[in-house]
Parts: sequence; C-alpha cells; structure tokens
Amino acid sequence: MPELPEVEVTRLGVAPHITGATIQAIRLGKPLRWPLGCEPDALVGRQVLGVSRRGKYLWFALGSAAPGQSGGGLLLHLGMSGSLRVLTADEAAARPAGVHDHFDMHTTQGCLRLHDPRRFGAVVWGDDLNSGTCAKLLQSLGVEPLSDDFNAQVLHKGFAGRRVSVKQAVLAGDVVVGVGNIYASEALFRARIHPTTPAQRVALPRCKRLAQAIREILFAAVQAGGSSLKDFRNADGTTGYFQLMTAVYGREGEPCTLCQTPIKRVVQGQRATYFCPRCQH
DNA sequence: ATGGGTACCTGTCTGC
DNA sequence: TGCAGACAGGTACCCA
Repeated sequence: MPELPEVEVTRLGVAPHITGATIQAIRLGKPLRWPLGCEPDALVGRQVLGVSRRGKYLWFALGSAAPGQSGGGLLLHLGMSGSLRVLTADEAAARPAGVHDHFDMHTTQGCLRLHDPRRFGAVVWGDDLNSGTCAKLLQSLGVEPLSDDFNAQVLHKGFAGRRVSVKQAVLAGDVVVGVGNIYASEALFRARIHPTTPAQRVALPRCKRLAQAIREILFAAVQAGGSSLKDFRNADGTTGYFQLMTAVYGREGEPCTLCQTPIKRVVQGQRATYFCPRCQH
C-alpha cells in the first residue's frame, strides 16, 4: 500500500512520540516477510534514538542496552498493507493486539504497533544499515527523489541501456526509490511521457520533466499527509493515505483532465498503468 | 546484466 | 445471498 509519501508521513507521525523512549517489551504476532533476526528480549532496555527513512524503509536507531554493546536498530517495511500507530500505554492495555497486529513495541512512551493484514511487511534487526540483512535489502536502492541528489541526469543515466518501459524502470527502485505504482502513473502523466516508452529512449529534456514531476507529486503527497499529522498518535493508521487526488490512476474510461480523452489502462509487468493516450507520447 | 515470471498472504470487490 | 475468481499501492528470487 504505502509509497514513499505514506512512509515519510508515517515517520513524521511516529518519530516525535517514540524518540527517546526505552523499549520495555516486544510482542510478535504471525510471521512477517522476514524474521526479526534476534531474540525480542534482546531489545528490551534499549532506547530509540531516532527514526530515519531510506526509500520505503524506516530505520529505528537504537541505543545500546549495556556499555560497550553496539546500538543497532530495526529496519521496518510496511509492505503493501502495513501501517504504524502509536498507542498510549492505556490504549494498548484497552486494545490488545488484533489478528493483524504482528509487531508491538511497548516502550516508556507508549506502544508502537504494526498492523499488516497481508504480512508483506517486515521488521528486521540489524547492527547497522551497512551490514547483514539490512545492507542486502538496501544495496540496490536508487537515489532519494526528495533529496538534492535527484535530477534529470540521475534518471537519464539510470535509464541508459534499459529496454524495459520507462514505467517499469521508474517502479524498479534502482534508479529512483519510493515511486510506487500509483505515483509512477501520475508522474508520467504530469511529465506527458507515454508509459510504454522504452526507458533508454527517454532523452534528457524529458528526463528533466519526469524528475520534476516525481518531485512535485511526492512533495504534494507528503504535504497532504502531513497536514493531518497532529493527532497521529490516535489516528487509525491510515493517516495521510488517499489524500492526493489522482489524475489518471484508477480512472480508466474517465475523461483526461487536460484534453477529455478517455484514460486508458494497460498492464505492464503484471501491474496496472493508467495514462492519457493523447497527452502522453 | 537484463528482463520476465513467480511467490509471499489476505481483504475486498465483481460477476455469475 | 453465496461463492469463485480477480485484483490490490511491494519486492526478492529464480530462470532464460
């Protein structure tokens, strides 16, 4: 479910409530995509130092539980259906974990709960981001689209030699991270690039439009989600989702907002793509 | 190296 | 109403 904006909104919502807290207990539900990689009790007593994001992954940096011990942290992915919320201790006591709550981190500042019906998400322990499972998961990630490092050249260079469609190349995550299926369609529409164009044939000027479109759309989505962050602690976990109106995604047959031509739907790499056959070439 | 397909799991929607 | 089947916003892995 979540693409980069939802993950970033989640980070912004969770971080203030959990930073500085000390872990008191971990409760695991059904198995997630990957095992935790450590004994849950090994996390007790550690302090949450902060929450950062890499692509669609969140990294909860932890302090050491004993002098001389490495801090490490937890790498969390929401998968397709995951959401995080922070409950007060009273709320956590009143609302015990449900069938789809597969990770509860009880702390001195409340309970961080992962709700993930489809269990494509994961929480993985790691010494740091540069070793072990974490490094493996992050190794082929592309540039952060909201960073200063992201520009037309990054796309152009990343697309070079790739015959897959530009839509699939954007989605692959090894050129630019965080652009999921919805925002890939939306960005290509905004950049007026036909989604089936081979990636290697997207020249620099169009890469420039696409880079700008990706930035604008992701920024707008984060802002839309961010506007409802005030009560994140008590939110239902879907805070920030669906805030951005789509121009093409899920609108097959509806008139294009620019030219009234019916929006088309095609399948690329088993994923639905929506586009305007007239505006995008 | 690239690209295509499959797999993971379950809730929701669609059509008979 | 009941039920089978399609579909869903992610990503690792296998194979050609």
